[in-house]
Amino acid sequence: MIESANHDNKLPQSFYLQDTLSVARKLLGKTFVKVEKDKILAGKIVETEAYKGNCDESAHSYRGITKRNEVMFEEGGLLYVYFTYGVHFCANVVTEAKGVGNAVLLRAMEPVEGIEVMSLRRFKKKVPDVKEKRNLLNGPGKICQAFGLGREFNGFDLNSPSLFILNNPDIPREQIITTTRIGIKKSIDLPWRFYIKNNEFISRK
DNA sequence: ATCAAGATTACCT
DNA sequence: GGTAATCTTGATA
Repeated sequence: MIESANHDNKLPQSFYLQDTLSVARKLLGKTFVKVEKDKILAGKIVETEAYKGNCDESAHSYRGITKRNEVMFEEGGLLYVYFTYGVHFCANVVTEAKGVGNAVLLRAMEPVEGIEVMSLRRFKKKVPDVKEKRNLLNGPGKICQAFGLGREFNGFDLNSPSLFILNNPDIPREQIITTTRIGIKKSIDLPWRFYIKNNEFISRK
């Protein structure tokens, strides 16, 4: 199934140029893939959050372009990776046109492939038990640790041989839960968090 | 130059 | 439910 990825299954750059809230919803159910030396890592995206620079005080881009957030202002289709709390990285998909400053945070995934590698990075063991498997990718910092996404992936093109997202069918609207976002102190009422209903790999209810 | 806050997580009671 | 870990950034002087 991932093998078919290398054909024509990747999301094209035009996907990321759409409205940010649409991208956040449509990313649900898609498969995020990173190809390393001899290993393929993959996860199904089950939870996202939208951040918009022009009207969202919690977006890094709200106060304009800086060295840290400059990738957010590039044309959609890049990865925006930032370091936070002195400990963790978080990965976003940059959306819309150059200069806009919007992105979608990848908050949780369901492990699909490369579980041994991801489990080694997360838990220092090859085979996770059931509880650990649920805990593998259910948070933005956990995703970056498991996939090995650090500073060097800030600005990375999501339409490259080693990093891309597969174009699976959209999740039907009635299976998408919309809520307010997690872990922010400003613009807390915006309903810009999306996740797949009844999915056990969500970061939290 | 200084400093508070941060799109989090793991581990504690 | 509480909080330590750990460091970079952006705001203010």
